[in-house]
Amino acid sequence: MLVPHYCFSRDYSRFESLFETVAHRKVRLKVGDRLWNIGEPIRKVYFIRSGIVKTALEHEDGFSKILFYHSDGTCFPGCHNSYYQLENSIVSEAITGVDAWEFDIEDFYNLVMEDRELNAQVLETYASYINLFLYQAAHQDYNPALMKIANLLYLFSLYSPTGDGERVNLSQQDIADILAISHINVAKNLAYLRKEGIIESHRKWIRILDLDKLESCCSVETLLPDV
Amino acid sequence: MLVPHYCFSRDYSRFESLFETVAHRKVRLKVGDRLWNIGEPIRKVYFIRSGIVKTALEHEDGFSKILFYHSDGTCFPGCHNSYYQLENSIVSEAITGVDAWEFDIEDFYNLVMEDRELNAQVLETYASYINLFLYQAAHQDYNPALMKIANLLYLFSLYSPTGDGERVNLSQQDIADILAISHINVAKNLAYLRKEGIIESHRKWIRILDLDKLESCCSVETLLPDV
DNA sequence: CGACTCATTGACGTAGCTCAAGGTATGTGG
DNA sequence: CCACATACCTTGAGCTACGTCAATGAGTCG
Repeated sequence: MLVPHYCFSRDYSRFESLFETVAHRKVRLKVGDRLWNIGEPIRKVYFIRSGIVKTALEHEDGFSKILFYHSDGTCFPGCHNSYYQLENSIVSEAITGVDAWEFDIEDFYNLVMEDRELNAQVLETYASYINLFLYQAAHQDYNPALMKIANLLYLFSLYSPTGDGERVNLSQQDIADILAISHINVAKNLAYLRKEGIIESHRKWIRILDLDKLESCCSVETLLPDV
Repeated sequence: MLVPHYCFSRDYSRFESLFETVAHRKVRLKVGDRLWNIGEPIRKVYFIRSGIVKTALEHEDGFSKILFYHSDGTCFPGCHNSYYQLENSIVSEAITGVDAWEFDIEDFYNLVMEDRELNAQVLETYASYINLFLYQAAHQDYNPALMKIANLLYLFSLYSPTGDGERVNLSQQDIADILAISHINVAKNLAYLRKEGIIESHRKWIRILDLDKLESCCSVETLLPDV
């Protein structure tokens, strides 16, 4: 049973030797580098070997909505053929140093069509994106800000890119940009969670002190069922 | 260039003869029948031959968020293997009489893995779901209710299941359930659009009188670019 | 050490919520 | 075919969560 995750990693690791057999360019990104420029069609696929990439949708009037994070062992962005208007607003940038292999989308697409296991993985990954966005559009939307934040912290603590579930490496602005709420609203709700002894807030990261109490602020659809 | 669509149809029509070669059960649904019962795992895939199915996510406390509509020539719900918590809350029901072919998910999955063109179509359809939910989670979220409604009417008029772009067959409660806003808020904004001469509102449907003026209420990410 | 960026807190306005009451199509049974 | 019930739609009143604006504090970096 799976819950939504914002951070993708290692779902393509087992294809590394397969990817090696295909034409690619080894790329090295510095913090702040983008995978492509805004407005230009997306013609490449990346297999991330190390580092973290943040992907966001930039709104016409300055808003930025963070969509997800990709780190080692995953592929991004995908390999369908349709061209969606919305893709023009999507921005992916390295938030750490990143090592990746860059494929032409056609080459990657051909590989997917030839390798059944890779093909199945692409479907699973797409399903995972669908689940995440569905969660946000259909569920998270109804919740008050405090619950949204608790849900987010809980999910990040489950699927942490660093592996340390207690430590959530997000700034308050990041949280605001993921949840599409104001950073002031984030600060005020974090103040409440702090007062309750559930978290400790720091510059650019948050420590979860009491996961049980945090869970009690979450919605049931977010929590993993007890086993 | 594609914009989001809420209504899916005919994207699998060309596979009809292929589907005929695979074991399936012909099913006939009456208005209100559900494709599966809530809470039970989804083990079937449907190829809809006629009629319309509405799919919604039922919220724990009585809310219902309409996700999309599927009509003739499309397949639903899909064929990945992961099992997501959220799937338990998804409900699909016939809103007209429906004729469909029902496949076991394993049979359908095998077919997808064997037929490259079908496989590619599944990817495209998944991409389309991603685009729709992305649109809602990342873009529509930021807009005021009037703009959300205008966007929705515009998109429904572009991709109408009936083919008549002027007539949008949605009740005000449907609109509320798609946009996750209250039906009262819908009524008030429709009153404004009515006053401006942009629409006529009826019981369970809306006529678009002035598409140009409607477009001026939409967000640029929603509109198809001029050609 | 100064110049950032990030975090905290208060004051205040407003979009959209709920509650409530009434109006108008549609369907059903006597 | 009319009476009645049942949606669906409309409009108003009042509340509140969350947004913006503003000012200050607290880490971090060149």
